[in-house]
Amino acid sequence: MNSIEVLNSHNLKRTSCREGIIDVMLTAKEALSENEIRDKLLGNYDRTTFYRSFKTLEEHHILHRIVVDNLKVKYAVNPALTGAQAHAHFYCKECNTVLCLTHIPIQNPLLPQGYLQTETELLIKGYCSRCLKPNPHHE
Amino acid sequence: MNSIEVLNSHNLKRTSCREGIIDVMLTAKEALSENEIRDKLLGNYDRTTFYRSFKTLEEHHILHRIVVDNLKVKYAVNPALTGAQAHAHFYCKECNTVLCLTHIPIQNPLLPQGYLQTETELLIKGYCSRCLKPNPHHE
DNA sequence: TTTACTTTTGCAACATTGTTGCATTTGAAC
DNA sequence: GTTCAAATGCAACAATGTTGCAAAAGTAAA
Repeated sequence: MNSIEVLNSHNLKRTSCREGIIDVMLTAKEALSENEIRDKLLGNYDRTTFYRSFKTLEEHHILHRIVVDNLKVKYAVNPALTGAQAHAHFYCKECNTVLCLTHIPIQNPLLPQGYLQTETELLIKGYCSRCLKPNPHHE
Repeated sequence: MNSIEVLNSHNLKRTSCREGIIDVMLTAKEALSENEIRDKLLGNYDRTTFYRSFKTLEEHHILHRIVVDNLKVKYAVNPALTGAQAHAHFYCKECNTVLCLTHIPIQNPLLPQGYLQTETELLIKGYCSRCLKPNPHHE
């Protein structure tokens, strides 16, 4: 799957910004922030364009947004895009990386009567194995 | 339990800002944002003072912070203050209220080897019963 | 290929929350 | 009351979110 297929299948115009973001995200091994994505892109785009691109890609369920903390936002490819399940995320407070914990699925919560669930976020915070090692490689 | 007891038991100076925040939070039925707390306070405090008060109260595990979305932060009394367990939160996207779901405890996650968990957040988003009713009272 | 129209982009401006430095004020211990 | 550490208010700035509008780009049709 490539960015052209993704955009076409969602009836979205193929712009270099959108293609670049999707290409980066499809090969990313972890969730990336706006700036991390910008650094991996060839073109130079205005922040507003980025913002609107993310918004569009989110609305079409291509990317999903993980709010690690206030003012710390990461993006990842929506698991639904590849048929995967919603899952928990791990945030390392030392190296600021976000890992998808695909082995921890998100269960349907038992809500009070009359309540409707639309999304659930399960965020586990702590320190990853690399940062806990004697000689950690902090980024 | 009142604000004076809370501050004394944590060896914190009794300032009117801290007392006011704690008094508001002890009687709050739901998690409140910075502005919602400010509106319920008598005194007038600088944003920085608020920020530092919340930080101090969080560090002493008196309050805890619920990040609903980027730029949407709510505070609630730490369940540990009354011996309660960590629990999930429900966020209504219509009326912006955050409800503590004390009946949904947060379980210990099974992390990859070498990972250390320090906090876990389980946030369920959707619409509350009031907003789903035929004549909802939106705030 | 050129034209025409819709959508996207870049720029400017501003909102919210977080954060620090520093001088002044306040709390509380004596 | 005096004294000193801690908290406050103010100013300034950072990151992310958001909108309006004119210019540019994508796409479909002629």
